[in-house]
Amino acid sequence: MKIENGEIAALLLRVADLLEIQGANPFRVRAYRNAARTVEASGEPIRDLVDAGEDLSALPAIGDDLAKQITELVKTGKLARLEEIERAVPPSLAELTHIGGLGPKRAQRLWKELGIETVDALEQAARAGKLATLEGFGAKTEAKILKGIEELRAHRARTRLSDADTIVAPLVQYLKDFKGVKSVDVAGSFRRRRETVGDLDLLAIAAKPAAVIRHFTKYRRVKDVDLAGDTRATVRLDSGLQVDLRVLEPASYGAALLYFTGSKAHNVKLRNRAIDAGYRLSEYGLFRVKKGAKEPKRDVTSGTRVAGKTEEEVYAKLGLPWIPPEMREDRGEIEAATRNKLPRLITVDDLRGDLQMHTTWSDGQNSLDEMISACAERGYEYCAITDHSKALAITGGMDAKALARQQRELADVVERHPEIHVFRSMEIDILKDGALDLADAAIETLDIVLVAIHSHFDLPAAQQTKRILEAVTSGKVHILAHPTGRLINRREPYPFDMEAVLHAAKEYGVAVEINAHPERLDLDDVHAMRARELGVTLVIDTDAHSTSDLDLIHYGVEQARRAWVEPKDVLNTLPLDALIRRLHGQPPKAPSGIRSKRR
DNA sequence: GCCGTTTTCGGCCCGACTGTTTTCAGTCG
Repeated sequence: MKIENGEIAALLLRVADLLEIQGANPFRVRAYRNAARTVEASGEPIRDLVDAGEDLSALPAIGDDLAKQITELVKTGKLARLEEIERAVPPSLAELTHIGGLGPKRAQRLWKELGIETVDALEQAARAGKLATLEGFGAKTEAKILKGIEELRAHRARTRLSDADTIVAPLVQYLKDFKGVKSVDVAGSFRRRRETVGDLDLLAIAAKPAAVIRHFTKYRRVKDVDLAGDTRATVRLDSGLQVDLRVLEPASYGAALLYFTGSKAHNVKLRNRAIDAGYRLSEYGLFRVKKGAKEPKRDVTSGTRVAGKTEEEVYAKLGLPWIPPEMREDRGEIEAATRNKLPRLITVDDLRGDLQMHTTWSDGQNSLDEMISACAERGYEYCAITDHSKALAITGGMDAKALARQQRELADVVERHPEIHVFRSMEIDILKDGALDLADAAIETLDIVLVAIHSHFDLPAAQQTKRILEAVTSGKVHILAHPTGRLINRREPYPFDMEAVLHAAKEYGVAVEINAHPERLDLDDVHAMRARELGVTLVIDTDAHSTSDLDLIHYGVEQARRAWVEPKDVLNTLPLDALIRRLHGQPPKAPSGIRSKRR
């Protein structure tokens, strides 16, 4: 059984949920959640580490006990600890805590006092008015639980980052237009540029917080107001997206921005660092605390505030350089910052060209001339035209004859565009058996060979891996495009051995794509980070199907930044002549070799 | 259950808001 990191993490989280309902030591519960995070964030399959006999307790948040448990899980597919707990607590109780407003304590009481074990049973009891008979439960709680069940059933997916971008812009403007509002920022996973966001965290500076909160709850797209206090409110928009707003003072704005940007794991580590240095860190600032002073109820701004106006100030007081939001996931960035070894993250300006785009020769909306002009307008030194091959008939994919015709037109078009170098390329399908969907003779007319899978997503993992490796090691290929085939919130990645493919890409000098399209973002941040660790060259491109799609490039760059990618890791940061030399020298193991014919 | 240039034991992040409490627990982020 080949267990994936995601499955291991899910089981650890399940143990945590059930332990919590049992009323276990909260720090023990946290330990399981922390370990789950480590597993989830590992680009390398944990099963490979186990197979290699490596010591898992070397990983952060995993000690001797969890190392043993995870090893057992990988080897046997079973987790004795979980089975033990599931004998004591009905497993279905874990789902109850996923209902908004219902946590482990009350789930336990519902079970023990009313015998409720499932969401269905809970709904029945709530409708029958039985919940309100419980000490501490009232009519409002009952109504809130019913609403929470409804939302759980609606099973709302996380919102794609690009969708969040379009929702955020008018809302931020609405708040900024309100009298007395000095600034509005979006924090949270949105600011960290995660591929999806669960909710939006807005921060504002304003003279009269309560008035801003009221204004916020009256935004035309607000469907429900979950809570609204003097400085904070939570609403749900008609799109289903939850939005939190906090209104703050300038003196604590940086601390709040830091705090609400997260991630939670990054914050916890920073707070511990603050404590070690004799401070208290909260969203109100960094405060010097007197030794031993631990009054039970204190003013949140008591003590001496030593930083808080800006993020830079807070990091500096903690002995750290400012850390870019995309890196704040507790994947070693605080340690790197401590040693002053933060990477110089790639930016959009580092890219000198876009190496995947489509035209009317297959399924693109714009002509060769329009796409090339648009690339030139964006200041690129080069671009590559990568229309589909014939196997993808629905896109009007080209065979060798069509490719030849396209190249004749392209020769004319490039004459008119001396300001940009155009690579002859093609997005060639990897067929079911791993062969490429274009004859070798035609492949040899290409400057860049880009390959991808668009069919037979449901092959067994071993066969899918073999298929991809066949292409990657063929000696004909420069770029492996959207390697997993996933579409965010729509299609899961097809199963295959990513680790094997990345090793092969490294060996054969094949660049692996971070597809910038906000629906793909493929590779994702975790795999891109793994690729970078292995020394695999990445390429960031848009897969544009229209000229306006070229502007989506920043999504790819943002994911790359989350993977700590530097300019040197990316093929299309190379100047034109260096890129051409590189293409000539590649693939290193080419049996017959493909040669770039143009300079 | 993890972790350790003060510790192998004793710590483990901080605050807002709600509901049903007459002083606070539970939940959330």
